[in-house]
Amino acid sequence: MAELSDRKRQILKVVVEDYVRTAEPVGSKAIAAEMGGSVSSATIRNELADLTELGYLEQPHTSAGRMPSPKGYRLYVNELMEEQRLSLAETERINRSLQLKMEELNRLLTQAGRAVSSLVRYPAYVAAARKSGVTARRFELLPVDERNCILVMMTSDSRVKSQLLRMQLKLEPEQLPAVAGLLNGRFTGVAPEEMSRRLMAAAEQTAPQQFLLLSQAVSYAADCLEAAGRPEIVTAGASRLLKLPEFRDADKAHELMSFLADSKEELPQPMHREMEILIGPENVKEALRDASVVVASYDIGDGMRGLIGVVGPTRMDYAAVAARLSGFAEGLTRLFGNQELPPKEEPK
Amino acid sequence: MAELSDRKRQILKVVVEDYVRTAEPVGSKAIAAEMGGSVSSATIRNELADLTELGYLEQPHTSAGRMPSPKGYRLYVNELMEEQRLSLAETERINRSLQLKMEELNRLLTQAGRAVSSLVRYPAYVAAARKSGVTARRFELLPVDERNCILVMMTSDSRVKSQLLRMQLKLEPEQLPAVAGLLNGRFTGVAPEEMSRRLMAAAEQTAPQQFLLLSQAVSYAADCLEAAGRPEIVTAGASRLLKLPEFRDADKAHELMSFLADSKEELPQPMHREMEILIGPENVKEALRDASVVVASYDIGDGMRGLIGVVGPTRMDYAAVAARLSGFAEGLTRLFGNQELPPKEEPK
DNA sequence: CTTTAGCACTCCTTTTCCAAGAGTGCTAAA
DNA sequence: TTTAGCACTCTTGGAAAAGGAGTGCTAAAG
Repeated sequence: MAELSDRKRQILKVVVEDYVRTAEPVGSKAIAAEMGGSVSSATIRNELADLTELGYLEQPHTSAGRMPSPKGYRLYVNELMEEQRLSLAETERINRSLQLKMEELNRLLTQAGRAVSSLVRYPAYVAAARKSGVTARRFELLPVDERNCILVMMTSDSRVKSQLLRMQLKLEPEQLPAVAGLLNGRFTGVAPEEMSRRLMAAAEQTAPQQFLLLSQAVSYAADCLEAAGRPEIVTAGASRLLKLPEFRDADKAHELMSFLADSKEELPQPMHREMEILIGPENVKEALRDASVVVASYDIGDGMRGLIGVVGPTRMDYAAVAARLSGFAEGLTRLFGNQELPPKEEPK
Repeated sequence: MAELSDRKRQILKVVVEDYVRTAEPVGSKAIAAEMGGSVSSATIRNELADLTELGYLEQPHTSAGRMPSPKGYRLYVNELMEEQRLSLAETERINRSLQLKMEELNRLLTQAGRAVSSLVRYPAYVAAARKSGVTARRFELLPVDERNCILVMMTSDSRVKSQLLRMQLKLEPEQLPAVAGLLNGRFTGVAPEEMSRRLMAAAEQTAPQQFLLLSQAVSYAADCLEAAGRPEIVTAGASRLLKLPEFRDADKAHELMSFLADSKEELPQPMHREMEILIGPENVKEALRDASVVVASYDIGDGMRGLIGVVGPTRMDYAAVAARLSGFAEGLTRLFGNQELPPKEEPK
């Protein structure tokens, strides 16, 4: 793969940027004009032929303009694309959209997804990578009345879940500490599957009334811990696809949209780098094969990372999307950072 | 509005059902055939002319077949439609799809939505009507370490929320009961807005370290209670719209899909009857004007009702959708009923 | 009075054809 | 190596034509 001449590279850049803007194949004349008339369209045509030969450009048919191939986009993204600086106003806007009370994680993700999507005008997705291997750290049972009590569980990653438990059998309040003791003694620090096993084991050694409550508590806890392992992904703005000319065809749109709705889990989740761009066929998933994905990761704390990504046509404004996504990623990192700060700024 | 002759009614019925199946205007010949050849197509034509005159049918243009007008659908739904019995297999399937562990309410709704949508092949939405006027019934503060404690709140509708609170100032464990006492004494049984007011009032009378914690707790509690008042609505299967001929037009599809995504709260939520059918222009919301909505309500317990609905083209198979929806509504009612049963089947 | 066959007529849909336009690839000259 | 010129290709849009489905009306039959 030989080096491309400077002029070829510039031409490729113009083609990509023009095509991104107009969604129409771009012709030699337009390119010549855009390059300031320093060369004629005929020269451009020669170069275009070369670039096509080399696989950077494609032609829908003879006598149409050229459009970038995935390989062309790739070169553009890797070498030609200029880092886009966000305007102050836009940075502002990103930060404002993150300035919400940190309610439930879920709501935050939804918000962030919507904000990204509306900013870049493509569908977006957000994931808070959750740690697998989360275990229970401590249990607490609070009496309510003789038939109900509240289970509180604190997890190894310092989150809290609680649930009202209805007891089949009346239980004296005095018995609660005993059950709580069992929970704390045998069910902390272990994986959900192991919890079920230990529950079996405890069956014989425990008084029946206590065991009934114990098993309710354990199965709720196991459910929660397991759910904490599954990453939660939310998507937003999927219907924006319909505004794009490449998805005017209802079948294409349907394929991608139902993928976004039903198989979010399979959206690219590369954690290696700050930002990853997957162009068309570089995607493994069939449904994404003629779409592109730009995804950035952000820091959640605890060395954990979340993801925030955008799905669009291969003809995507990569520079703009990338800039905005990293803006968001920074914002989110800061947000989570602040959350963690208080307990750390101790040495005053 | 005079009575329609039996034959006219039958013809209308045939037109609706044919049109629902094929999405093509139906002609006199087809109708004659479907009615068993007892009358000729010419007769049918006369009747069709009458029905059109009366506003039950429409013609896209002079020499096309007829299709039902909203008024026609309405008559069909009110009088002509036969209650469709679900096959055993289908009832089975509905119940199976609801046979999941009652995890979080949210997950249940999502599941139910998907199940409905896949069964009727139209987009669906589900809402668990939440009670407004929920208040806190009891608070509990559990110590974790000197900087953290857990707030547990039990609400007036017997649900439990909890949250880890990080304290800006170190607080001796002995002080927690005092704060908990304040919470239970002044912040139970009142609306969120009132809570903030009382928090103000408490500012002066409380030790600063305690107040800091108190205000964190109160604002979290107020947020939760307020969120409990907002009904949560989930949609599913929106992309199915794209499979329907009436939404091949990307603009139309976009309008409705973004409505479903961004304005779910404005989907019809009539609570009056078991089931409600809104046909085309009967919908108030602009975006639903050329769609139809079928919505059923189910019993959550506490005299509260939830909703489960389907959105589709005016040309919807009302009979099939209605049957399946009421199947689901029953299933959900039973599900919630069972949940409530244990504490009630007391007198054994 | 109702039903039916027959037929002219309307209007949509599809196909076909043509002209225009955009853009290329090649050649030959600068 | 670049450029002008030109023939050629292929799409696009529109007009015209052919085909078809279905109606509405009329007149006759039940």
